[in-house]
Amino acid sequence: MITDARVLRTGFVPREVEHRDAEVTHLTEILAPLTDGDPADTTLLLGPSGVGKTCLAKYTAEQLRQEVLDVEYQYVNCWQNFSEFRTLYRILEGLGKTVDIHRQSTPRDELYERLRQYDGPPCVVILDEADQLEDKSLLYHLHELPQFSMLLVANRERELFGNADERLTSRLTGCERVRFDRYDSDELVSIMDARVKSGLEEGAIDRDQLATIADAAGGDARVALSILRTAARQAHQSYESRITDDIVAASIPEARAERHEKDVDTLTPHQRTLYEIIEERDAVSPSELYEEYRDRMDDPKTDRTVRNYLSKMDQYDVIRAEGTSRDRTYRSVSETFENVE
DNA sequence: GCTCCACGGGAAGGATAGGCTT
DNA sequence: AAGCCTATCCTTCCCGTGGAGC
Repeated sequence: MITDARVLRTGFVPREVEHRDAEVTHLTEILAPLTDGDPADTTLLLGPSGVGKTCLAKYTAEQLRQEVLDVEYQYVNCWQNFSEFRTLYRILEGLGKTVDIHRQSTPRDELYERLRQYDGPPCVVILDEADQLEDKSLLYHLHELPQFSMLLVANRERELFGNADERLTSRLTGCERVRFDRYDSDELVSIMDARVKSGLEEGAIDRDQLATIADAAGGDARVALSILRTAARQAHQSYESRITDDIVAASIPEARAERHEKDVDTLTPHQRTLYEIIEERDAVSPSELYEEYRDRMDDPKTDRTVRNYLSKMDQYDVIRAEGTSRDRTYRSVSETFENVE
């Protein structure tokens, strides 16, 4: 059934990118100076999730490296490495310069110094989910270093510059931008089809079924591929020789539930208590939530800390925060699952 | 309009952990 | 081996802002 599981996994970069010719060309042109050893401009890759921003950034950087041997690239997901320190650390790690840096007790300035002194081949730094960086001054500092060319991946420019200072904003307003639109259904089908051809047995799934998945994914390739992956695994586990319509239908909510469950698993005990309260009540007002939380915990955190938790959980899509002011309510997302369908 | 609730930025202090010195 | 030092990360406190509801 499954001949190559890798191609269905998230983060897999295919040999050929589909339906993004214009964007590939654009980005390749931007990075072209690197082939002569000159620095390339800092570039923003903007668009909703699952439209191929990350994939294309990696793809283009990889192409470049194959073409010009003397180029490095380093990928950092700022969602997981949201502090300045961690992001810097990851970049250095990729360059193999962290041997004698020990997690604690190495000042941030020292990390910058290492980068400044880096004299290897020019390096493309891909900062994925760059809007998640807590301290945007990192962007400013990296922008100053000619050895490093930054590709900043984010949903919206507004979020990226949200709490950034003037210096950075003015420095980056003039930089290159590559914008991405949602895929339409046909495009998603052919993206999935390419993966199916190299990852599943012949005839494991037909085009109509892929179209069903594409429709459910709402233009998001990541969602589409995760449904496909869930379906393939399901068929594999029940010894089916092909993916049935029933499996496809079941995989659509299943894929979403799986992701949700995974996110819930990462919560700390305090966050989980908050999550449970919200789940039980479907919707709850902030003051009510704080109070209930304090009742349930022996060592409750302050309201301010709880707000930090809640905003994180909202960003992770574990819960949903609605309203900006006195109308704020926290509600469970599992309830909105059904409303969306 | 005015009030009040809630949010979230920022500074300060605490917890934690590893390196360095003695 | 123990104790000091210094870094990050987390939590708390203080407070300005803003919007909904009256």
